[in-house]
Amino acid sequence: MLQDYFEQGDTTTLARQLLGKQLFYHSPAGVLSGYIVETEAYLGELDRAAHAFAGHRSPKNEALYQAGGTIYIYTIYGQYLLNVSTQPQGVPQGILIRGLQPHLGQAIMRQHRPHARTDFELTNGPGKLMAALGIQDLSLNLQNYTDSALTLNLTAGKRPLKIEAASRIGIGVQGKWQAAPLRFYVAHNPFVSKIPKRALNLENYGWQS
DNA sequence: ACGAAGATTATCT
DNA sequence: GATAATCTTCGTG
Repeated sequence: MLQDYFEQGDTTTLARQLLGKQLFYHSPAGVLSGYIVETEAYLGELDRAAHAFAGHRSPKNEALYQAGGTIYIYTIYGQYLLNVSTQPQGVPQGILIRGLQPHLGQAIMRQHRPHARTDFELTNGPGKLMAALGIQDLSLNLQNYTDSALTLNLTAGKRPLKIEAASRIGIGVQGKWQAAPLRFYVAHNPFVSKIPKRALNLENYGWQS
């Protein structure tokens, strides 16, 4: 069961395991899907960079406090960002999904992001992938990945040849929580945000065959 | 009604 | 790498 999956492991391990898993969105325009290629773990009350740091709780981050597998969507600078709540109800940890390799419905994603210069730029960032999916409101927030129009397939997907760990992006803190290697991505995959061009592998995109 | 916050993006150098 | 533009949500009055 999906809830158990997100409540049993530690959040850092779950963030790594999410790489290669398939995300589906049953959108009004048709089924859209992609493989997760980049994630970040946020470790709750102790994590200075987390929305739930020091137990901060409000309607905005309520989803983090709910059961594992709850959808957490919030906005920043007008962008919508997608997360999975981890750990049982009351433990406010989660995983941000930062990069997606399109699988089904790429043409529709292109319609949602007509100005993307390349197909890689359709979904190589947390705000970009939500725009590509066409999710531009909070109606899925606090729902879960089992019942709603957004689902995760945890039993199929691709296997990364190599997983890179790095510090998280865009967090406004200094010190150990800034430096902590809690960002994970599929090495050499072109849908990872801010990856150098020279690091790309356009033959296999970083997946096992 | 207003203001602040903010896990970004696009577009430069 | 730096910078400006960005806009929704929520807390306060």
